[in-house]
Amino acid sequence: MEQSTSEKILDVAQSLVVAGGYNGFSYADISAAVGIHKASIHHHFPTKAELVSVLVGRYVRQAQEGLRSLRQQVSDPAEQLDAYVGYWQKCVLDDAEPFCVCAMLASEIQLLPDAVAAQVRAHFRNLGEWLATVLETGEEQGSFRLSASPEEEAQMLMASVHGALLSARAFGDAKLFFAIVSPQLAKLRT
Amino acid sequence: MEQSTSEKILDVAQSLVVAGGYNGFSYADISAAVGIHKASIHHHFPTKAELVSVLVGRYVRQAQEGLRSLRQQVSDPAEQLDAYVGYWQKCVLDDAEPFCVCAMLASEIQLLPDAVAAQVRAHFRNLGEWLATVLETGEEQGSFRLSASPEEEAQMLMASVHGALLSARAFGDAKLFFAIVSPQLAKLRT
DNA sequence: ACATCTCATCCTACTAGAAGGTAGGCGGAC
DNA sequence: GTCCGCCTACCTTCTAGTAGGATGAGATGT
Repeated sequence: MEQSTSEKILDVAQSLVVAGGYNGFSYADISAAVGIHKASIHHHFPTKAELVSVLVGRYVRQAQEGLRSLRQQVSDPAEQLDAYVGYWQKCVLDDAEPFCVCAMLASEIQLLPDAVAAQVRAHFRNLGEWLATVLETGEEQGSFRLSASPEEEAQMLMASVHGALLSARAFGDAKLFFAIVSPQLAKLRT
Repeated sequence: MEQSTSEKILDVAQSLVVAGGYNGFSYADISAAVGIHKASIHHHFPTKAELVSVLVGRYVRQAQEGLRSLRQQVSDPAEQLDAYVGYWQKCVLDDAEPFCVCAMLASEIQLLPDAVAAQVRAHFRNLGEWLATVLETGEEQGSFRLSASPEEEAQMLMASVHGALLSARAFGDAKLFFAIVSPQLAKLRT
């Protein structure tokens, strides 16, 4: 797998952001992990704000693409939801990337560069719309019984997932994620 | 209102932690807000780790005391839950302290001093137990219909609240908090 | 074929400022 | 008098960011 230095930097930076947020890492950390000198990182990404902005842009794009193709490859809305939740469960269990980059950054949104904050908001909006569409379709097909509008139920589900990621992280208990989200999904099913 | 310098420092530090987490503020920030020199803060709190530890200790203690007295003063479990959620709704609407200190710190728990991390976990545990007790009592009295064990439902509710706080912050929309949590509570009611 | 031109990458070496933290002194209250 | 709170002055380390040079590969000119 050929991977450019820029991509290595982005990958390392992403895992550092997931671990500790925008102010939780420095160019020195990236430098150590990638095996490149600090100044070389500035060659690829002149400022930290720009690095994180590119990073989040890539993340948002990948997420959007993932959700889009998920809806194309899986037809049943219930299975689409399972796949979405399953993705996070896998991340938490593997302890690979056990938190959403945008959820992490959202918590410190007041301190973020404006461009990054806007990207984070856009991701939340995208995800909310995707979930709302899935829920609405599922309701029409009779697989879900919603007790509120698709948009509201989507926001509730999103909050559950992010809250569950947080709880799992706080307790250091990966299984907790599924224990929280799974019954939440069950309540939606008819 | 007589307020000691230590308490002023703790208050300012708490609002800074809520805004940007452990790595999102410095002694210089506190210094500017309190009107005291940087070194004077070290007189009260020798290290940043200690400052935050005291801060979180105070927060956890206040929270525990609040929940305890809430259960004493309000007898109906449904009202207890409303009061708990209402507390956060008020915080979000006032934009005063629109996030839980421990939820904020939990997201960056991997980088926290061990002592602080332990306190954060303890608060999550306390809150979970309190919610579980309230839910269990409510179920016995017939005010709630739980679709899982009280402990699991408590974790779900906790995740909803924290996720809702995050969403409200991300979108900069205070009303969103109630829009997410309120239907969640409604689902519990018989 | 060869020289060279250009460009991207990465390096060494550096800066200014902010970070957390220390040492020691001043002044007022008990 | 001595202890507490706060100050001035300082230190070290880390921060993001800069300047400029070495290397090497690809394109271009002759």
